[in-house]
Amino acid sequence: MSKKSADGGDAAGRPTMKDVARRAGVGLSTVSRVVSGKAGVSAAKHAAVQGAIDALGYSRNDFAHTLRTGSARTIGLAVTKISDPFYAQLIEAVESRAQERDMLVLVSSAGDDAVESERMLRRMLSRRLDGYIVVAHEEVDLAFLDAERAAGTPIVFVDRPPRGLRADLVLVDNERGAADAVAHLARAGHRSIACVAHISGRYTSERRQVGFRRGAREAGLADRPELIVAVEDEVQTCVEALRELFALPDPPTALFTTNSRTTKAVIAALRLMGVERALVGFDDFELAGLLSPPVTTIAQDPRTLGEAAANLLFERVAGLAGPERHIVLGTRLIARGSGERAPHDVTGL
Amino acid sequence: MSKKSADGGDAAGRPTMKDVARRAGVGLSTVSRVVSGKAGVSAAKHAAVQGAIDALGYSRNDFAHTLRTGSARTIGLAVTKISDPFYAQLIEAVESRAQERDMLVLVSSAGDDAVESERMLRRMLSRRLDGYIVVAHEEVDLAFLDAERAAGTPIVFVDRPPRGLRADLVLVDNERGAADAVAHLARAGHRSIACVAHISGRYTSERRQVGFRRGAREAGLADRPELIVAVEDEVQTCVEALRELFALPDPPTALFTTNSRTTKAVIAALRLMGVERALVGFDDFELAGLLSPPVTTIAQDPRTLGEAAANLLFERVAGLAGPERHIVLGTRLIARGSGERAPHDVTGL
DNA sequence: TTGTAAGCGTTATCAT
DNA sequence: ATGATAACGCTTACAA
Repeated sequence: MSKKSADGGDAAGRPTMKDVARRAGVGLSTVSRVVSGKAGVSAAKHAAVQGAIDALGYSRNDFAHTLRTGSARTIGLAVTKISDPFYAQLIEAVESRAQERDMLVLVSSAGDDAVESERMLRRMLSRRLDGYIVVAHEEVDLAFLDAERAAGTPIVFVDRPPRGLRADLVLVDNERGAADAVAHLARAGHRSIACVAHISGRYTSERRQVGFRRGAREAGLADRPELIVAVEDEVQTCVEALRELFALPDPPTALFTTNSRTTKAVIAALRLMGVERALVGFDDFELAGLLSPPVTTIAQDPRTLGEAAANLLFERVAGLAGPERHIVLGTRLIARGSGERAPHDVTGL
Repeated sequence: MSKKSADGGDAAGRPTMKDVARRAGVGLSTVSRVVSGKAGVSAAKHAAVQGAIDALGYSRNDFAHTLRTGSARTIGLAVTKISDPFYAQLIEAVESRAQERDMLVLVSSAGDDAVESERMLRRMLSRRLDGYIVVAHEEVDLAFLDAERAAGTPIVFVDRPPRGLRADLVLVDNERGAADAVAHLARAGHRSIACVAHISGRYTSERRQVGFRRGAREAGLADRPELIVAVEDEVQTCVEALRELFALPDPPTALFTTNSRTTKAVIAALRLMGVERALVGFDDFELAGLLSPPVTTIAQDPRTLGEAAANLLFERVAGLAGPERHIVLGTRLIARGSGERAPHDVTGL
């Protein structure tokens, strides 16, 4: 009951190695050896220790263990928004890889605020985990991470390159994916294609816009900057943006959206306007195939992304040296009909 | 460079409090006081210490801190499937609440396997975190958690009651929600309503089936057990189940599904069969309003659930004693048209 | 106000 | 093979 009674235990009353040792009638180091699964313990003592452990319900204090050994058996994972299905899947993939190695994952949502995002990262870093996977906020100068990396902690960035830092990075070929989308639409006969670009996450948005223009060029379409509009992934903004696009001379018969949040917002906007248009969206999403018309997407698999990042991180944790690696994964076009719809099929407006 | 050089630092070369103390020309405890923001340090020494901290890039070793103080400033969160949008939102809510308290969250996916699930939990427990929020696998006897609770660690269960344990619990009124769904359909004139129940997560499925029957009774409908079928949330199984339902004498003109995964699978199945039916699904989901017809749902807000659980947990962490609490949250029917569709409107088949 | 010293529960070193 | 004993980096009496 009291804080320091003869029956041992830590502050919360949990048994410690000392208690186990006393009960088993052995020395502290023998218990440590058994608990850590090290060799060099006689069968008899081993049994005695194991018996005491079971009887006492002992389990090792991981903090003391970590303090001593330096390995937390934990990695940190920072994303911008946990509930975004894309990141949720990425998290799941990383967590599953970590589990295989008997490690745990500390996740955190950095959110949209740059200042908050930096505070988050610093908070995670002070935990001295074995490594970090981070989807960084683009406005935060991450140079402060260099101290951590200098201490030997590996950090792998995902989805976009870190600002102010050269580091391991895993992302998809945004340009190629976007160009593929345009090619798909052009193949269906579209000659006037608009790009509705998300405003958050500048890097991916810009890469995909570049890809969009490259795709247009490759398809022999005129370069028409007025066909590229930026929106917040919010329905009303999209309605306005679309109205302007449709009011253009030679208005777009097809749309390319640069991420799934925007794709969904654009679909909602089109519904609201009572319009139907051919549409290809970057990022696949659940139910894309159940909408009418089903939505063609450029899929980048968040699981694959997460696995690649985790694999690289664990290699680094295991001691892999060498220069930073940039892993670029391909995208996959999932044709579902919304893009094949020929220009003259288009109804409405 | 070497492991134990005169310039100090820990094994990884990071400066420790000792280094800061030496550089600032003060004692160890003064540094500790400054770092912990404690009062009783002269302005001069405070400045000296702060200067040394900045110069050295010192940050506190949280493991040592935790070992000493006993508080990890971290909670554990175990769910069955991180990528399920429902849990993803719950996680986000919990993480956000934790952030407010300067705490971090260790998440883990227990998965569908009972054995793996128990191992997961034990692994988290060995971390001695400040508290845990868990969506428990129903087949795991959680009596082993009692030792942890005896040590004073609060555990709050979410979504379903733990097996073999009396504990804090946060969930929704599953019965009432399901009954509401039936009432809504009955109000639209449906007299033959089927319940497509998910097979995973027995507890919620059963409560919602009970609610379904209660709703039918309250609406003055006959109790027809053959109208309740259990499915895996997989399209083909749903197709078969639906075929059987529709082959019944007096076949259902409306469907109630017991969770979102099942709702989606049933929608896909209906599409595949070229059939349309009035439908109300338990659990709201993204794009429910953009499907045709839009899907009416019984929404249980995962964020609210997560917040309630987090609030309760943090109260416990702060020392709240007293008997276990059961918090039951209400559900909300979101009418989107799919339920109002009158029986005679039904097309197809 | 400040510093010294004794732990926190482990693991690692070194005798035995 | 085994057991003292000294760290690990920090907090906290207790002295000064």
